[in-house]
Amino acid sequence: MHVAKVIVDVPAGQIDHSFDYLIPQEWEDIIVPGIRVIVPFGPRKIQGIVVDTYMKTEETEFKLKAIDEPMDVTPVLTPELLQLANQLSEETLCFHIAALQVMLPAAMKAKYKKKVVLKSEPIPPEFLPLFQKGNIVSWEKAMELNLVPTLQRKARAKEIDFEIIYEVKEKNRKKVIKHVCLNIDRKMVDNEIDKLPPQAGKQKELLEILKNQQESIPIPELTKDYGISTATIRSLADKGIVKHLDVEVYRNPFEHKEFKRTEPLPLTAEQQKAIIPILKSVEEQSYESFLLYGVTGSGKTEVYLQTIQEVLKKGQEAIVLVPEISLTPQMVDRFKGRFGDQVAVLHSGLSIGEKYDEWRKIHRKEVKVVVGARSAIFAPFENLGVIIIDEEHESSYKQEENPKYHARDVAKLRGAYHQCPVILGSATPSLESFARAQKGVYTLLELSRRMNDRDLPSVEIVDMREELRSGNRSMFSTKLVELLQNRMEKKEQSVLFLNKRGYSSFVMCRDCGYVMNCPNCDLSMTYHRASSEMKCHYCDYRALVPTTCPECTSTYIRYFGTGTQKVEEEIARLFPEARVIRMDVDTTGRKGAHEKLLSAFERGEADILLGTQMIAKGLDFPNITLVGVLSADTMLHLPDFRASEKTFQLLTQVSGRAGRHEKPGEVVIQTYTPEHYSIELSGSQDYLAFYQKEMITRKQFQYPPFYYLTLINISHEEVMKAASIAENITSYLEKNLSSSSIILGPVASPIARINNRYRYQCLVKYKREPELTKHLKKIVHQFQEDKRNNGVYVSVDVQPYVLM
DNA sequence: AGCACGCCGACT
DNA sequence: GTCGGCGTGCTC
Repeated sequence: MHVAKVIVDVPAGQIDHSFDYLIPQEWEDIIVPGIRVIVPFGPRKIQGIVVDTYMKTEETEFKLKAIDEPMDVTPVLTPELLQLANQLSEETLCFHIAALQVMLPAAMKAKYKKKVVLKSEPIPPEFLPLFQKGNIVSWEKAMELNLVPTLQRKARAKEIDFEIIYEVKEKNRKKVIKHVCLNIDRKMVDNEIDKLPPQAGKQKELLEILKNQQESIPIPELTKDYGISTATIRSLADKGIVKHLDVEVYRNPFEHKEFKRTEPLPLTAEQQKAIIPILKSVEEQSYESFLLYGVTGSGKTEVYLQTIQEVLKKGQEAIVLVPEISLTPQMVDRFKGRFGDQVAVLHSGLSIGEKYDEWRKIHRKEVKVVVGARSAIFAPFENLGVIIIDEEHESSYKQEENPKYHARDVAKLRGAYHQCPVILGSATPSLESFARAQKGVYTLLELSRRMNDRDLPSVEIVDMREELRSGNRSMFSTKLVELLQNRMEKKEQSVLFLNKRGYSSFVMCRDCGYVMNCPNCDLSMTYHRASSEMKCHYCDYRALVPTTCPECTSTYIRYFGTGTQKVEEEIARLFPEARVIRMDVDTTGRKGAHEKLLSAFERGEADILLGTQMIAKGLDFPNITLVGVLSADTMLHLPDFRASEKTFQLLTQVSGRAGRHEKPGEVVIQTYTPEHYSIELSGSQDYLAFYQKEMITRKQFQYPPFYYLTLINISHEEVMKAASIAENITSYLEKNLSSSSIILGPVASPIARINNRYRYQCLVKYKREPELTKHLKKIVHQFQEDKRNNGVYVSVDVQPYVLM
C-alpha cells in the first residue's frame, strides 16, 4: 500500500509538518508528489499538497486515513519547487503550507463549505423554513435561522438524524464558452435540412454553417456574426441534431491588442561586450550571477531580449521579473513584440482568473517566457535557461507577508538548481548587489552610455529654503515655474513628481496642533476625499471628518498636504490654461485606468503629468523634456537605514524620464536639504560616488552589506507583556549568539501600536551566525506557544526591508 | 485554524 | 436536571 506525505492547508505551528495518508488503489498512478488532494482532517475535509510518497508495511496501515480524492491530474508543483518550498520555510521561518501556496496562483487556494444534511423523514415543521429547497443547506443558513442548537437537541433525542458535511471547493473554475456542434453524421445533414419545415429558415442556415465547419462554433459567434438566436439552436438541439458543448478558453487580458513584431536590434559595442559573458553562461549551462549596471536608457532590455532569444533557441525557458509598478503595457509590448505567443504575463492588475490562465499556460508548457512581478519567480518551468531581474534594487521584490522572501534570493536558488545565469539589472543597483559585484561574487557588466549617445538630462537642484527666504511660499520654485511656462509655450510635455510619503493628508487643528489619531493605532489618520472620511491605513478604522477640534473646540481645523490634489489646484492657479493629468491612488484605482491615463498623456492630451512613485518608472515618451521633483527629501528622514539609498535611486529614476529621445531634457529637484549627498549626487547622476559615500555610512553604523539583519517583532495587547517578552527574547539571543553579533533592543517599534496591540522589536546584526535559524525557531516556538504568554505574537523577518 | 470534548455556572 | 460559556487538546 502506498502512503503519501501531505502538507495540509492549516497555517498553525502545531500542524506545520507532513501528515501521512493512504493512497487508494485507484489513484495510485495519479497521486504523486506535487498533486493537490482532498484529505480528511479531524472531522473536516481540507486541501493538502502531496510532498512525498513511500511504501509502508501493514502494521501502521490501519492507523492511517486515506486520501479522499486528488484535485489535479498532473502535479502542480515540480520536485524542484517542492524542495524550494522546504528551503523557503526554513530560511524565512514560515509554515510549509505558506511556502507551497505562494508558488500557486490564488485561484488554486481551496474554499471550504460546511453543510447540514437532514437524513431523516419527515421534516419536522420547525425546520421547514430551513429545508425548503431540499435536505441539504449551508451551515451559514442554519446559523442565520438559529436552528443549529435545535437540530442538535432533536438529534440527541433521536427524533431526527442529521449530518454535517465538509466540502472543498476550488476558488476559481476554468472559463468555458458554450459551443454548438453537429450531433449527427456530417453526411446526414442535407437529409435533415430537407426534413425541416420550409419556415425553419434559420435552423437550415445553422445546419449549413455547421456542415461546412470541421469544428464546433462558439454560440456568441453564431448570434453576433450570423444572427442566429439561441432559440434556433435550442430547437435543433431538442431534435438531437446539434448539441451543446463547453470549450475551455483562456481569459485574454490582451484580447484587443495587436503586438507589432519586432526584430533584434543591432547591439552597441557596449551591449555586445555585456552580452558575451551572459551568452557564454547560457551556452555552457553554468550558474552565474551577473549584475548588469546600466544607466537609464542604456538599452538593458535589448540585452535581456537577445539573451532570451538564445535561451529559446536552446529549447529552454526564461523568467523575467519586473517591479509591479513598471509592469506597464510598454514593457509587456516589448516582450510580446519579440516573442509573441510564447510570453505569459503575470502581474497584480490581472484578475484571479486571468492569473490562473497565464499560470496554466506556463504549466502546460504553452509558453516559454514569463514576464511578471515578484511571484513570477515561482513559474513552474522545468528547463530554465535564464532568470532576469530588472530594476533589481526595487524593494517590491521583498514580500512583506509570509513567506517573507526576496525574489532575488529565490532566483539564485533556482539558478543554481537549473545551472543557468541570473541577471540582475539596474541603473542604481542596491548596495548589497554592487558590493557583491565588487567582491567578485557577481560578474559586473556595465552599460555606461545612453542609446544613441543621448546626454543625460541636466539636473538643477533648487534650495527651497532660499525660495522661502526670498518670499516664495508656494510649492513651486521660481525656476520650476519658469521652466514649466517655457514648456507650455514650446508645446513640450512636463512630468511633476511628488514623493508621496510625508505627504499623506491628515487633519490638524491650527489653534492647538491637535492631529486626529486612530484610537487603535499610534498613527495619524488619513483624509480620503473620495469617501470624505478619515481612515486608518493599518486597522481599517474610519471616522467622520471633524468640523471642530475635539481638544480646543476651535473651528480652525483643516486637512493638510493632500499631495497631488493640492498640487493640481496650485498648477491650475499658476497656469490656468494647462491641461493636467493626475495619477495617484484616486485616479488609477480602477482596472486599466493607469494605462488609459498614460496613453492619453502619450497622445499629447495633456501638458503636465502629475503623480507619485507610480510615474517614476517605465515612462518613455519623446515629448517629455522637463521633469520636476517637488520635494526630494520627504523620505530622507524616515527611520530607515536605506532612506538615502532609496532617495538617490528614486531621484535618479525620475530624472531618467526626461530627454530620452531627440529633444534634450531638463530636471529640477526641489529640496530643503540640498547638501545631503544622496540629493547632491543624484544631481550629477554619479552612482559610483554615491555608492562609495553610502558604503562608509553603512560600515560605520553596521548595516548591510557589512552586516546581515534579522528583525524580531513582538506584539501583545498589554504593553508590559510585550515589553517583557521582548526583553526575554533579547536576553536569550545575547546568551546564545556569538559575541561579534550586535543585538539592538528591545525597543518599542516606530509604530508603537497597531490594532490595539503594542509592538516591540529586536534587531540582530550579524556577519556569521550559522545557528541563527535554529535559535529563531526556538524563540518562535517558545515565546509564541507558551501558554503563559497567551495572546503574544512573535514574528521574524530575515533580511527585512521595512523596519517599522 | 477549526472543531469536539468536557467541566462549570445559570436557567426551565 | 439541561443549556451553553469557554479552556484544552488533537488533527495522519
